[in-house]
Amino acid sequence: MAEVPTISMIAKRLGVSQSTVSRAFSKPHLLRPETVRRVLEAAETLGYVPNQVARALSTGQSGIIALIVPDVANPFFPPLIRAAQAGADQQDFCVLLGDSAENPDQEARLVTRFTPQVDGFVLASSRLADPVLVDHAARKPLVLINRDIARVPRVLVDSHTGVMQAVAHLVELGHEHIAYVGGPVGSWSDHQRRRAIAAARAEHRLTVTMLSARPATYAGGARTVEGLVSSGATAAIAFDDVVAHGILAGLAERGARVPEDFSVVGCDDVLAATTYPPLTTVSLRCADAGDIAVSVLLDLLGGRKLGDVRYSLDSELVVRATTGPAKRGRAT
Amino acid sequence: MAEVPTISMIAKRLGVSQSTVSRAFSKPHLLRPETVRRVLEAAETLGYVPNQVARALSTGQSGIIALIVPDVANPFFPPLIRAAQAGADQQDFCVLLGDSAENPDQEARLVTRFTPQVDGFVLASSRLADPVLVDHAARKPLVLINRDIARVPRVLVDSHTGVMQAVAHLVELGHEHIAYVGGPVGSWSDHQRRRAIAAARAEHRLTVTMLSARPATYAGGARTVEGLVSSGATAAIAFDDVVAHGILAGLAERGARVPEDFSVVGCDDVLAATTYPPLTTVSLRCADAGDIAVSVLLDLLGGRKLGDVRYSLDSELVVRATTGPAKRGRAT
DNA sequence: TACTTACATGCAACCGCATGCACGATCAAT
DNA sequence: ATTGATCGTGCATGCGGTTGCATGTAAGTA
Repeated sequence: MAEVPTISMIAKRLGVSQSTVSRAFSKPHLLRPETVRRVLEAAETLGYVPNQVARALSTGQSGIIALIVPDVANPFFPPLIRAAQAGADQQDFCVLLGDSAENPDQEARLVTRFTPQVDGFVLASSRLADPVLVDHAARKPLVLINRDIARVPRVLVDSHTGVMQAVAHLVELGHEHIAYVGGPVGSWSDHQRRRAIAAARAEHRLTVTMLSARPATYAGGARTVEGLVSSGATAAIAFDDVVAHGILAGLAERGARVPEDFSVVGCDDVLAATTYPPLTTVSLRCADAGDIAVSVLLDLLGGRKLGDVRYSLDSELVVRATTGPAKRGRAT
Repeated sequence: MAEVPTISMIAKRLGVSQSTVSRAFSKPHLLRPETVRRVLEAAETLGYVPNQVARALSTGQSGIIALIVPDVANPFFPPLIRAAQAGADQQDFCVLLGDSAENPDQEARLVTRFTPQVDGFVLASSRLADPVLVDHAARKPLVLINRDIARVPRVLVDSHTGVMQAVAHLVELGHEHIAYVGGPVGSWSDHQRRRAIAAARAEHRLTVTMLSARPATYAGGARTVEGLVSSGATAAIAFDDVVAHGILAGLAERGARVPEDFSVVGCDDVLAATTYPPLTTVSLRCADAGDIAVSVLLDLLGGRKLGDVRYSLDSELVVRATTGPAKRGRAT
């Protein structure tokens, strides 16, 4: 493998100093256009490309941002990741991806390990404690997704509106007893959805049963069905689409038809958009969250002072085929 | 923002030289265990982490590998990405993620941009031309996933066995005319599945209709249903689970029941594992592919000479609920 | 005891680029 | 013509580690 050309090789070849070559790339306006041209030309013929690593060491800017998520394979994140990467790429930044496996210690490890080599962080659904996050935000630009901490820039994928709409939709269909099948403990999203359910209950005349899928997966969702049915509810709003599908499976196993006997509403709308049966679900702007988080982070890196940043991305119910009129009497 | 601790701060604090601190991390066997302990302890309390960028500059090794996929949000990739990241992390490598948006030019751009700052590449389902890949492989360690190019290290997620099993399964159920609903043109996976179908046809007495979902998505899958049904086939094997779900949707729209009227087999088993109805599908080892690709790459970086590396990960059919006995006469 | 030997540590020179400062040249204004 | 700006470029230093070599020290040998 041939020698990689460096700045000094070009400098020598042209009889100028290294600084001149360097400036030709980073601050061309300081040089005579003619000089810039000569340098670039020489660089071209030698196949020179500025070494990002060296540049990073001397400027302290790596051009890399870190994105840490609890689980890459959770359907909520891929669109977010993709959008984040695209947004970063557009401004010539690269994305270092970390998967914390839902584990705070692992997440802390990743943050520590990434810190010296990235310009900033996007932490999605962080499992870290508030003070820890505040602390990190103090030493390195940091944007949170789905964590609401004052004075730390954050983007919230707000399911409130959508969940309220879901409840209203079910009430309209005649449901008088619904259940919420929650997700991971300590999850900001779950907490938020519970509050939305509570708010909705106050507005309508209905009974609400609060349950939890443990774990918040397909299998966990299926397992809640027993409690779901025995509670007397005729409809369920699930923490996310995966849990909703689990509920669908559990229901089918008991011979209950959807939506004739029981209605199911999901949350996320990423799985729901590409699976059959078409799931009625709360559509979340998860891709937008990634995009916005990155753009806020890059603004921060650009030195813009932004005050207390708090984006809240609204949601909406998408009615498809898993909700229908309440059945008289109990399901099953 | 607090000062980030450097090697020299620890050195001063302990009254040792920078070299000693450096070696405590990179070559601890050269130091007295007691010294190593002291250094690590001091590092711990100061929160020191070796700066990878500086290390990269002097060693020429960044500790970063690039992983480029055509579409992060395609269900096939997230498990692969997660496994790759975990594998890299385990050996203290970070993963720079790129999404090429199925676009060869974009992929080429990413490769160029990443090249100076990564130690090697994993390219999953690359859309680049063979010679281009061979070329890149010559200048930087590179492992391919789902591209079979001689002398370039590669990991193939082999659906052959699983597809053969799927056909056999359908034949056993009495199907005499099946269809394959293919995916993206130029896709190695699609090509491979077509060959498996052809091979299977030779072994059984059956009619096969070859179709394509354009694009290879949920909607594209749904659109193929018309051709599917009019072809006279009673079962379909889809390029992937997403297309399979699309077919499910298209079938339902025409009032065809699954599996009573029509059988559907997917491919991937990532979506299928978390959705209802339980899809009969060819289970692929996509996570293993990520894991293995990274470990091969790291072996390469470790200087091991491996010869012509070609991993082929076998697949198997997982029978669930979308396949059943052939219906006499035509569907619908 | 003197001398080798192996081991533990320090010194200093990089790695490739960025950048503050100094310097000479050019040019306008007085 | 002299002076003060302005502009283009070079010099030298530093970013935070790594590493070959030198040095010092303790253990081993005769």
